Amino acid sequence: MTGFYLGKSMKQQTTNSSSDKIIAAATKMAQAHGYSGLNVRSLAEDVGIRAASLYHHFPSKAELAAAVAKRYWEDAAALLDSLWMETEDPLTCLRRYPSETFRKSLEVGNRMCLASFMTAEYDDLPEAVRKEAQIFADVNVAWLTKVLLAVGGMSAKEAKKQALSIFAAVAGAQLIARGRSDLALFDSLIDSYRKSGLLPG
Amino acid sequence: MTGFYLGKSMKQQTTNSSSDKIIAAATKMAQAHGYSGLNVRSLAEDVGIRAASLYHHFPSKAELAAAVAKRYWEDAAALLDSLWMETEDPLTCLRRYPSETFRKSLEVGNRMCLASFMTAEYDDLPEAVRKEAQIFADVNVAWLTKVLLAVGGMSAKEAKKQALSIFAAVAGAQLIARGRSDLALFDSLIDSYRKSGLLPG
DNA sequence: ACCTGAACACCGTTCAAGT
DNA sequence: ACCTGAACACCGTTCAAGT
Repeated sequence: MTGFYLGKSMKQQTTNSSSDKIIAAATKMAQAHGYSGLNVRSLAEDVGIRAASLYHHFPSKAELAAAVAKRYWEDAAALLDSLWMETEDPLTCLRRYPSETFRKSLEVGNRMCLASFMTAEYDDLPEAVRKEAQIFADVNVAWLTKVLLAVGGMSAKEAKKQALSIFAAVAGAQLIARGRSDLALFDSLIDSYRKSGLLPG
Repeated sequence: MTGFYLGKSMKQQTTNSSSDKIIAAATKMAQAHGYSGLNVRSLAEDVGIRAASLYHHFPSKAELAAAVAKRYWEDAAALLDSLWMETEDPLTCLRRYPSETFRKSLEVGNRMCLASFMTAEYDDLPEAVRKEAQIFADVNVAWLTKVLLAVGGMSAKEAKKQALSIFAAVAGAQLIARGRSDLALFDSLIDSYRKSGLLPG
């Protein structure tokens, strides 16, 4: 996801500290290069300070990445909530889900969902980062479950299972489309999911 | 994928050089940590030589990783071919596809498909590595297309499109299941794909 | 409170020197 | 042909010293 990575979380929109600037720059970098590719020295250069100065704002790369991942799911949750609020129709929500979230990061520099990248890096992730990345998946699945239940015709258990399969399939579509730098391929994959019935609408 | 990462490619089964041992160890490492996490020093330790000695077998980390990715898709192609050969029924092939390939790597140390991990690392991949990782996707999609056409009832274009969506969805299922170290979740996701009609059978 | 240069142990890579 | 220690520029991180 992206499209919301630039802004701070809804909860903190009154401040604009240098921590916010660091988080914004680090998010961009991590979406393109992952946690292991998040380079402290070049991140510092982006923000206009020395590498050592970063450690005044965050005690370690791990803590910085955890803050980045936390901000990321907070912003995703806010975006999904506002999508739910402005559209009463659950089918419209489901139709817009892939394009409003995963497609957006491909549009901006062929970037990936931060959480997907970090999931791949699972074995090398500090525990705090792993936890926040996991919450991103939970937020998406919970939202999809809620919307699917609003469509009706299935049990809570069935809705959760389908929500998971939608989330996994859309994440996979983003990964494959990124591998070919091909936005049209992403659209084609989502279209296939829809025609097969995996995605309602 | 995995389950075939230990063996050499069909084409070279007569030799067992130290290059083969390096490739086998590097494949394991790259499936867990990616290209950027492929550590030359600890790889050398695995094989029982010094880091500098690796450069006698491969001119660079990039060339080594390209050889690893090449061997990887060669082995995948061999496995898929033998699956196709031993089973005349295309629906059986499709039913076994997720478990014979992507599930196998999760079974062995919660590892990922090497090509999926490398696709995430797209921006940091040397051109030679990127090319080989891409071929892995092509091999899978070509095989799935062939099998779907054997099932019948669709055009070549439709088959290719569905093949891509199956590949993307299964890769996504592996990613999400790895993020929770949960094999049962992988099975549940594949089951969902089947019930929705994305996967025939 | 925030920044910094210098230093640490690490990384990929090179190379001259060994067998 | 294959291996190696030492060195290079890089990495994350620390720390004493600055304002």
